[in-house]
Amino acid sequence: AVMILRSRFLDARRKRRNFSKQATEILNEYFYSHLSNPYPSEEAKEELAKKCSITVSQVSNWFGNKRIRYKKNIGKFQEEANLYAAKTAVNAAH
Amino acid sequence: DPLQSPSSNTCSRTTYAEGAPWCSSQVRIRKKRKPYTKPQLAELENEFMMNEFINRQKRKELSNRLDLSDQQVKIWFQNRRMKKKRLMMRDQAFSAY
DNA sequence: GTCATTTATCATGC
DNA sequence: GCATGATAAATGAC
Repeated sequence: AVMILRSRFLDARRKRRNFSKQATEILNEYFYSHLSNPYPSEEAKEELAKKCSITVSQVSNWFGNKRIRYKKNIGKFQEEANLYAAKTAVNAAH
Repeated sequence: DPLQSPSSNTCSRTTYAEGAPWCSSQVRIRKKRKPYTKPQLAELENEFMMNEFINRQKRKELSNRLDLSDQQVKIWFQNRRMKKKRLMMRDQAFSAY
């Protein structure tokens, strides 16, 4: 039983699961509020990982995928960008 | 060598480009990533089992046999060592439970 | 040499 | 059927 869990843990690719809504929210907030330089430091990654309840490797994967997919088709993410830009603006006002 | 340029710089033309300079042209021409075949990987993995660090001699004969460049074999071993480290870290993380 | 990346591809979720 | 997370080639910093 332990070995089965272990093998599933080791082969994360085969058992991919989407992140929680809150986790994606946190990651997107960071991404769009650092759009000029969306490269979180190691410390920032650890903090994001803790907040999102995921590993630092998963944070790195998320930012890697986000950066490439964003720049490949900015238009597709424009609505999302505006959404989080407004959100951070509201947060800053408070 | 068939090279491919990052033709679409959709990024630098948009209004968001100014706020995202990281997005602008990745500069250099990059070789397209081509997955290796199953036999190629089998031999590479087998050699990696023998020794994780390959010398020039074996690297040359391997690259000839597998129809890969010397550099590709070198890079594969580097990436393979990183993969091993990742798996070991993951295994260790699991063992904590 | 390591290692954080970029990019394409893979495997899965829905 | 694409969106998404993880992995496999390839590059570059150091």
